[in-house]
Amino acid sequence: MPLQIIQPQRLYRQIAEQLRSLISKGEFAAGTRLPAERELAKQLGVSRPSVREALIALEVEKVIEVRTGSGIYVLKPKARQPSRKKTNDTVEWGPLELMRARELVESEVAALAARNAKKADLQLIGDALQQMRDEVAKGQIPREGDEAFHNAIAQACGNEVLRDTICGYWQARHGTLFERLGDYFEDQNSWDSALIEHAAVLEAIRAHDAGAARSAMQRHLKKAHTRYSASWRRAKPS
Amino acid sequence: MPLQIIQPQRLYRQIAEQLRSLISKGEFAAGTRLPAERELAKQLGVSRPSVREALIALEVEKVIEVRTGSGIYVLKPKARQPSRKKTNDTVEWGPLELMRARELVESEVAALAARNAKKADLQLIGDALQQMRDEVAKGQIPREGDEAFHNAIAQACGNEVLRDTICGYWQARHGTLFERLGDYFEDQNSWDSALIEHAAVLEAIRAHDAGAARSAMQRHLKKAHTRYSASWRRAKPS
DNA sequence: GATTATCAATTGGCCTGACCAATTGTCCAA
DNA sequence: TTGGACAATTGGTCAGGCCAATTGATAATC
Repeated sequence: MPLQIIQPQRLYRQIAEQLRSLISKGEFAAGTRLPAERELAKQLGVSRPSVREALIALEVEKVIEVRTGSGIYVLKPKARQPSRKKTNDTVEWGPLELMRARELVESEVAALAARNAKKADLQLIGDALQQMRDEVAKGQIPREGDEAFHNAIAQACGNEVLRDTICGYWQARHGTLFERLGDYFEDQNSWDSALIEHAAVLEAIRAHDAGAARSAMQRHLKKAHTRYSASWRRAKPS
Repeated sequence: MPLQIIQPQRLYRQIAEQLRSLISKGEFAAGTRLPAERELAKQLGVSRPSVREALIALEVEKVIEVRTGSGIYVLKPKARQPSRKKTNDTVEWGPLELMRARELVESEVAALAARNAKKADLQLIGDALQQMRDEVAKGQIPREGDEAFHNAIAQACGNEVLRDTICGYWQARHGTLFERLGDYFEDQNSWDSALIEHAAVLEAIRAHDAGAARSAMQRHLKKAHTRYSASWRRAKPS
């Protein structure tokens, strides 16, 4: 039984996560100024160096900009590489709609993966699951592990078209609509459940049981949809 | 005269840049340990907090990994994106692979359409089918009618993400690989069969019978796959 | 009155020094 | 050989301080 390695969450990451959440939630709009470092330190109950470290992390990720002597400013999320064409795939998909689509596509892909997965594929899926476990254990939001898991399954299905389709879905998650209402509102319990659901999917694929893999993935995404829409309502009580 | 905007390089950026350079230059190989923070501070002639800020910047960029009580380790540069193209419509998909993907996705979409189709949607699907009939009757290859039919169903399913996905699949058919080996090899009999299969799909959707719609679409695409691969072999007897 | 110079408060940039906690290697005892 | 205690090393965090850049208000000047 693979025990979860418990790792202390470093302070600057907690601070950065909280600030990022506040920004994405609209508490601090783009262009506005955040409280001063000293003020943040006081309000968060930490020292100024820790706040600075968090700010540097966010600065590297191009979430904020620090101007000497002036203050800390929220950047517009368009700092991404604007490489998309103006074809119809540039439209912004709604998060819940995307979840529904994934429910349909990815469950079938999981079934296909159960039939076609090679040993190396299983290894990759397992690695991704472990990475996600680690991230959750560290108290982080398992962004990378989650994406890696689903991508690994898409890879395992052996069909490049489907793989690209799912890759495109994940890429959409990095778009602006998700900037504010992304996974940030999922709490620890949600991720624990997601881990269990993921494990079930992996087991089914490992057993080459296509039907089980399909229903496991379907169940996972259905629940994820529920969790997601709950957090959506929580964040947008309008 | 546009003078060079001199912006004071913040210390942590200079340090990070220097370290990154040393790493990429092979001075510190992947997996090895960097000097301790205090040591780096002494050698660089800066304070430890500044070194820490630089390390956090590199950590966010996944260049290094900091392990409490142990040290600072150089990460393998595999953290980069797995060489995905951003615009998914630039990727060339194989025709047969695309058919398989459509089989999976479109059958589910048809089922969804059966549940959600409005009167207007049914009208559009019917129109597309009629257009295809006309084209076949004229001895043409029913390119437009065929595409319109599938797009109309995708539209009827009510999910924009799925609609765009299928749209993207059809767009791929206009790529170079399909120019020479496209539907051109399908003969008259094939199109007659396709018409019948299409009609079955429409009937199922009209009856709001999701299961029937799914299997009808699946049957259609499976047969299309067969016809397609047959013509492929005929065209490419290598 | 409009413009310009000045100044002080605010804010980030950086440093010193310190203490705590996790890790890791060492050495001794069973 | 094995197991554990111990100490050195290393990162994690904090407190407080000084300097430099920014900024807005005030005062001086035209």
